[in-house]
Amino acid sequence: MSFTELLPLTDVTACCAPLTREAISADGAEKLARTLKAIADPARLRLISMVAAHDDAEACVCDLTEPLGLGQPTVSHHLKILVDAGIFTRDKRGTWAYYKLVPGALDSIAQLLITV
Amino acid sequence: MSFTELLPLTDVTACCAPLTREAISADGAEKLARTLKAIADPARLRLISMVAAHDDAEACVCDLTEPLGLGQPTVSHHLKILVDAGIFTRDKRGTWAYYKLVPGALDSIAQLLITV
DNA sequence: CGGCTATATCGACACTTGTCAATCTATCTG
DNA sequence: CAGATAGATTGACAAGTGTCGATATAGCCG
Repeated sequence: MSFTELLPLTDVTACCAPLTREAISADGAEKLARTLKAIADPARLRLISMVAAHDDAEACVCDLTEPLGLGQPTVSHHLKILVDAGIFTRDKRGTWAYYKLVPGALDSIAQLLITV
Repeated sequence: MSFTELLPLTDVTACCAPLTREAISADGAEKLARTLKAIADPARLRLISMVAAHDDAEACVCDLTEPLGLGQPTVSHHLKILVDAGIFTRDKRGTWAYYKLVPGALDSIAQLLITV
């Protein structure tokens, strides 16, 4: 996996240029693809869904490991990808790490896909 | 690549259950992930963008190969993935194959991502 | 028919990715 | 401090993916 650089979501969604409006640049395509790749995985989609549906819309790793049916290192791995992609925030409180959806992050991505 | 089965877009977008509304099923996550994976590639994002921006919103392989900077087999390969995912339609007229965006396909995907 | 042109398919190869077991780090608690 | 617990990191490995060159297929035209 290439975690060489973070994905500043603001770069991807930097306002108002839907994919189908005009030809996207090679650079823009690369950035958008990296963000979409972060979401395009069954485990990560379920993580997003589970965190959003959880109380207070946040959850710690221990809440997610068992219902997801994957090992703790694997879940940590997926969560890191989502944080790096700007989808989740990570908030360590005591021994636990709480993950939460970044407000508007998914919507920003969705905006780039709409055709109208 | 696994082209074992097509991705009926209607299954994925089968109405009204945004990702963050409630916990998604493992099966739903799998399907949505497959659709997103089809889009989550720089070359394919550019293909979508280029086709949408082209005259009549359709283009043949020969229109796309050179500006994309990839070989013809590779472009055909990517186009097949997009057709299988229900993003493009393929219309063979004479020697040429014309690809076109399926109306509403991207919007259906975007709908599943919105948080509101 | 025979050659030309546009696409598709196949086989191969390097690179990426998802997963796990083992280990490390940090924090809480006695 | 010692032990326990939550989570991150590392290393390894199988499976998946993007790309290409070579080849096959199919439609046009002389």
